Amino acid sequence: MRGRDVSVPLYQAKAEMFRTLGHPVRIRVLELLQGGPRPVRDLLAEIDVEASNLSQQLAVLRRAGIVTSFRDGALVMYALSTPDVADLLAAGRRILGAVLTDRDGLLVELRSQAKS
Amino acid sequence: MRGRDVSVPLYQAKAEMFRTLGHPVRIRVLELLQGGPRPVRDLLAEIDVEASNLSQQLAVLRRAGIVTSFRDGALVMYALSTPDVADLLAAGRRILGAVLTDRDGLLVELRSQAKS
DNA sequence: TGCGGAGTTGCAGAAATCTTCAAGTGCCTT
DNA sequence: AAGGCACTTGAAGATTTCTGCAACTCCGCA
Repeated sequence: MRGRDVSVPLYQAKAEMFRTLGHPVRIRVLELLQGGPRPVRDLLAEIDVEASNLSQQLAVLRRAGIVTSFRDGALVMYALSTPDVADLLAAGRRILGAVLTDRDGLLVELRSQAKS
Repeated sequence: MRGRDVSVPLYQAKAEMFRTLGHPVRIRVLELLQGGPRPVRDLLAEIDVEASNLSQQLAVLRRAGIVTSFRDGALVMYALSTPDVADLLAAGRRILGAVLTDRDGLLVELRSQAKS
């Protein structure tokens, strides 16, 4: 009775959550932010994508409430809005491992970097 | 050197994984399958979607390697390919909780069903 | 005040997803 | 072998998401 659209079913909200993570650039951003807040310019330096594109992807994450941003002088900083995100990425990694087992070279890469 | 396309970066595989979960019907299927293997007809009875549409979504999950299927007489059964999927859904639930806090009624619904 | 660096926003064309319809396969029952 | 239930597949139009360009805002500095 309080918020916006009470009729949005829970499973749809969940789907939107996952869909938000379903983009390479957005995944990379989240992985980088796991190490703490970072300015856009840093992300830009590591991700190889156009500035406007990165901004669009950051906006998607912001709208979903997964990251927050604030200005620090001339720079704009981004940070995870909750550390729980790390769990999600970790769980994703585990499934990927299970699924890719003996199904091409990614597995090797996966094992060799407990991070990323 | 073995599998299909070694050049597919890991973070892209991750993004695809999450994107696969980014659909309401697919989320529901996975939630239902957490209780064990089920025939399509059961899923169909609980999900309110056309048979052909459900089939398409099941195919997406199958291609991603998240579920497996096998025939049992006249029925086709589906099952999670790995129990790790439950962790992923649980992690998603946690983030949703964190993100939605004091941001509309879904929170209430979320708390009241540790399942789903 | 005028510049340049740092990001964001609006858009439009391109690409990927969804949804549904029609047709097809498999298996069981009679 | 005929019929019917249980699903899957193929295709096409509708919708959503991506990407890159151009224009714009905000801040710090000369």
